[in-house]
Amino acid sequence: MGAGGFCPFVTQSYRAGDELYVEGDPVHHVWFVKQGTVVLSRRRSDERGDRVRTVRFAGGFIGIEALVSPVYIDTARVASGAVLCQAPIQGFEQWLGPKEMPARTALEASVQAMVADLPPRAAADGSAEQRVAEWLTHESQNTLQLPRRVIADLLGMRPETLSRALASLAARGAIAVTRTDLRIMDEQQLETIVRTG
Amino acid sequence: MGAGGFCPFVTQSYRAGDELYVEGDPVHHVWFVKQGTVVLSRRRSDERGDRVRTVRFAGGFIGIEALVSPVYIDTARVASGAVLCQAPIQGFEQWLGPKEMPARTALEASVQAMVADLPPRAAADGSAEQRVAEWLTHESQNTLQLPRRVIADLLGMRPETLSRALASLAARGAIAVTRTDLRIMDEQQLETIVRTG
DNA sequence: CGCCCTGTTGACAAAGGTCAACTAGCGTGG
DNA sequence: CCACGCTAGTTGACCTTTGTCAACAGGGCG
Repeated sequence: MGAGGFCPFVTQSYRAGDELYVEGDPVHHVWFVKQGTVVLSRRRSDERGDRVRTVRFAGGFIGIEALVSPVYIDTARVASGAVLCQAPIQGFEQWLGPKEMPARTALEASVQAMVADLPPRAAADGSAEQRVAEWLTHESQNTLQLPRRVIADLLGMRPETLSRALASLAARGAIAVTRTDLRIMDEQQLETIVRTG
Repeated sequence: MGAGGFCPFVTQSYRAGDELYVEGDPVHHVWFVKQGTVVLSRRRSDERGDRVRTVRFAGGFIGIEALVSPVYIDTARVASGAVLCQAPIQGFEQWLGPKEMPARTALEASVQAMVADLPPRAAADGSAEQRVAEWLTHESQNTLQLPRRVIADLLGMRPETLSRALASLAARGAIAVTRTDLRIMDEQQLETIVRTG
């Protein structure tokens, strides 16, 4: 029961394979898992089908990225028979209570962090060069000034491999690197490299 | 300001390299980042130093796993000069408001999911066999019945590689596998394999 | 000015991905 | 109820990628 004792959730049964939403869809609902398992997967950078990212069990929320993102960040599929409670975003937000409430602030920060952590970091997907290109296009702004050794960790590779990948991207003219500087020269080409290698 | 208008946070400046807490420490405080960057890292399974997992910027919370875990799940270090607000757990919980509040429920579920998602999945760390061993010891209970292809995704490897890793673990007597069944025979040995390969 | 640390480059080894062939369950339809 | 065919999983051979180890170079700081 939320503020004012109203509950926006509707309980419903699902069958294995049912798709709640697809990555990139505009957000519309949030679910709570009462029973069963829901599998969350994300597209591979090179469009060779999905890759399961994680699994949610009873007690978990699905699609909670709706709080901070205009679109869903994964595709959600019911793994086996499941019982879920569904609420439209607006009802969900109302249920949560006022935006200024501390718990809600913390929730949004936490979800924001979850969303931000995902994209390229999640796990090895694509070659080192592709991962570096993705990082450069999508989230290098904040992390560009961090030591290379740290960047390498974030991207799940060795410093040597990062160094080689950067050198290769530089050779292709997509970026300009020195050991103290890193500038993007051709965003377009980086995008291409992310997709095709 | 939390319930009753009280604020448990104390603002403080930190210098690059300052350590807020170490992975495994009993939780004691939660921080909010006002300015600067904090780096979160986790031990490698084979104890060869840390690996940076993610980075938090202004607006993020640090150590929020305190809500659902008795110990910190990473080591937090200030990357460059930073201004943080620190609150003891108890004050933080009080600030959040009553446990039954929807926003708080959602927050805890979200943090719980964050914590659960991390351990072995985070990124390639250790050999395929080590990652499988870790998965078997720490979180196979819930996911054991999922298709192998999904498990492979979660562990960041190909189904073929998972199959080989399982075969190898079976050859060493740590588990028993058929294509429909999977049982742990020697938990002890699995733990050893996680650490030493 | 020199030392130290971080990052770069090269040569090599090994882990895992890829492709292909094969097998065991399982469901479906005759 | 059995046989067939489909799919998930396994195994083998090969090859690419990345990790490893070592040597080296550039920058920053004392």
